[in-house]
Amino acid sequence: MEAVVRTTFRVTAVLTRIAAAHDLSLTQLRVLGILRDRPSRMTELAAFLGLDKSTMSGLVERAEKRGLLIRGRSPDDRRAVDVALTHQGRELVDAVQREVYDALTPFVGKLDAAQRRQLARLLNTLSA
Amino acid sequence: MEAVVRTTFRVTAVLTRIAAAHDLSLTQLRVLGILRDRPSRMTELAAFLGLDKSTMSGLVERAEKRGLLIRGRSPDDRRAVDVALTHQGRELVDAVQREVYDALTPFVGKLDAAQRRQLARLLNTLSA
DNA sequence: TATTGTTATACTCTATAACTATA
DNA sequence: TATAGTTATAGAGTATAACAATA
Repeated sequence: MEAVVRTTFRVTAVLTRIAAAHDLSLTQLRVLGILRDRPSRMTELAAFLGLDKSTMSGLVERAEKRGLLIRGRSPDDRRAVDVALTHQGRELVDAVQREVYDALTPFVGKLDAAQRRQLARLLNTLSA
Repeated sequence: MEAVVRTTFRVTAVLTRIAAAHDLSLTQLRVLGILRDRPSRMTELAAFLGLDKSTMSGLVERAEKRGLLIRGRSPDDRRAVDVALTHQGRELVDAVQREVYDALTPFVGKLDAAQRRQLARLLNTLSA
């Protein structure tokens, strides 16, 4: 339990540092990460991140100004706004992910292959 | 690797929610957590959290106003400021820790005792 | 000169409340 | 009426730069 919390802070520090090196907050990075899988609506993003919709408006607006994503009224429901990554946004999130994985490799590298599989299995059970 | 990052976000959400229920940010909670072990100086806190010293001034000032900690010039080095928990601060951080552990129990409870030991061992190796 | 900390400033993150537009 | 989103506002978190006090 204590080890879980300690590791959480440790990993968060890595993520925060790398995101900041690209002028991204951890939250902005997560927004890009969600959109990497598929476009989403504002409400969907807010729910996933546990943030208010007004907070999402600000986050998305700043990211849009930087050219990382685009938003537009949904044709299905004209109240709704669809948000999607731009090419630039996708490249940025891909680059950040590579850096994150590179940064975590020294840690994960302390485990042998069998231990890594074991850890993944345990964590998947945990956060299933 | 991916499981580590996902679990990190999951645990962070739990920590953030419980801290917020006590009007604490995650950072404030970490400040209290550090001071729980021992009093510290401003610079030490900032270094540990990876924050600028000016950021620490604000964090500590707000926590002091709430009566959670006290600060005072160090007798050893009169430039330095020692920060320590108040009784109220200690009770708060203890209460929050209990809630955090309670909230994580359902997750960790998905593992049997042997798996929990195994997980702790792997995470300790990881973030050693 | 170097270190410790605070303050002024500016920007981001965040929630609440009030609002508009659509369903 | 209810839902989706924006805007106005206020407060916290954050860093940079300039400063004061001490070493």
